[in-house]
Amino acid sequence: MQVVNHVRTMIVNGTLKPGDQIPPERDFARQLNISRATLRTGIGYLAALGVMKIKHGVGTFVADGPPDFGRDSLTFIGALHGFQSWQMFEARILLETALAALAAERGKEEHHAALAEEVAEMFAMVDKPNEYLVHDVVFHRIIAQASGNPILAAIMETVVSSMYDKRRKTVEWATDLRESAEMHREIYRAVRARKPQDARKMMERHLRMAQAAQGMEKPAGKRLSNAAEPTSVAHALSTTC
Amino acid sequence: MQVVNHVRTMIVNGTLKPGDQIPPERDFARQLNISRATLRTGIGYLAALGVMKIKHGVGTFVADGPPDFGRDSLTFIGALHGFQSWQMFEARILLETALAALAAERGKEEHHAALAEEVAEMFAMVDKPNEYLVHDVVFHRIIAQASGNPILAAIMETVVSSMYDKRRKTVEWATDLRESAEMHREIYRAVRARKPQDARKMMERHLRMAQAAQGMEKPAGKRLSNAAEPTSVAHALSTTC
DNA sequence: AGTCTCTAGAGGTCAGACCACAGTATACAC
DNA sequence: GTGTATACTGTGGTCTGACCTCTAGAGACT
Repeated sequence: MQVVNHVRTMIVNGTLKPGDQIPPERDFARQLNISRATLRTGIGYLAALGVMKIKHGVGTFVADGPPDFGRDSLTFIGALHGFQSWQMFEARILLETALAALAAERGKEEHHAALAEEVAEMFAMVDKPNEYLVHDVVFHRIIAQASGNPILAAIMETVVSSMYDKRRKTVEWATDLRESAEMHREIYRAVRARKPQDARKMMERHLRMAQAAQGMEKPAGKRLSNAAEPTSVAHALSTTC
Repeated sequence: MQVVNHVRTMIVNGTLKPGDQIPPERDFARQLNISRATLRTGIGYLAALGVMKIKHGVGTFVADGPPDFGRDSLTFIGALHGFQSWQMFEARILLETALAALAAERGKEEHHAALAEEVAEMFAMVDKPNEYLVHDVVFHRIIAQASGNPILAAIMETVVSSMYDKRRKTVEWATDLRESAEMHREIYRAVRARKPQDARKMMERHLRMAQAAQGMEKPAGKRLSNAAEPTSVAHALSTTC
């Protein structure tokens, strides 16, 4: 479509930067000599990709903040292809352990400071699960930034965000947020000490524990014993993400 | 939106499976009691996510084939955030080495057979660069399938597909497709022998060589010496993907 | 000073018409 | 009978212009 190419050009030119607002639909459509309906199709496409954020009654903006592949994309193709929870964790562990190792190699002082800040906040929020989770997410996001590879960071963002809803419920049950905070602290120390292998190992331990915690949240009796054989897409979905 | 939720439900129910055709826009809109324009917005959203494929004059279908995150998504957010070529390769190497190791652990006979087939084809096409590339891509796709983790496979598919255009040009210059074929053969043998560490190493060697080949495609003099300091988004784009 | 209401401007939806493309059926010429 | 040209059918693509809903700020009121 004409719209996406035009926007792509504006982005490459630097005419459009993250956070910028694009002209109102009516004006923009007139500029491009297309109808508003067509413009909206293109904008919708870009919004789906996560390139633009639409706010009803306010305007349309170029996405800022940590890049990702769109909030819904993984959820949807996961439903379509029957992605399983353990596969999700396998992917996350692979990505985040690599990210932690890279962060230990390449992280700068600003990242170290930000990580320390978040660890402190986590210890402070040890009995407020929901607020704890926020800092947990930010911690991992800073690690991703410190890795110096925004592509891997974007992929991680996508994977993690699709697990967020489930985590928000799980974290209520979690009893040992203190232990979780301790592990984050150890990851931080390994990154600060520039010990990639330690950072990788700590991150892996942390995530495997998180995985175990998540697996327990439902009563054991509810789970089918023959889970290896997905009887239907519906069942696959219930154990997805 | 109402549309995406309805389609999600149909996918979960099994009413819609990969490859299926959805009703014509006019009928579908009437079924959902919404206007055609609104329906199209939702369909466009799903198409952007890679969940549906629209064919003008033919119909709209649920995506089949190897899952990915949409053809344009990585390209776009790459342009927006100035992703660099070496970051692309770093991500690819991380993903594909892990995939190769997993394939060596979990691959089944059917995968081994398919890999052998592709290796044979590659040796046969050693002086037809474009056809060689096709089998190259398929080989890596089979490795991804054999890994048993469709999520990682989908991520790899997205990353690799965004590099495809550049590779098609690069492969013309490549003189040693025979060497490339040899490396694929060694990867195959490691996978078949169930030696994850060997598979990982072979894959890494292969990709680093590919990276080196791609880096040489442009005359050396053209490159700015001060590339570490991205002067503009436009410049960043020129070295992207 | 604080609260409330109104309003301008943004995106969201609608209806119905017409355009463009792909595949198939049909008619025609050879 | 075969092959080509043509018309038709059904699909997605675009247009117009009207109306609805939401958000945030300006202004009036208390």
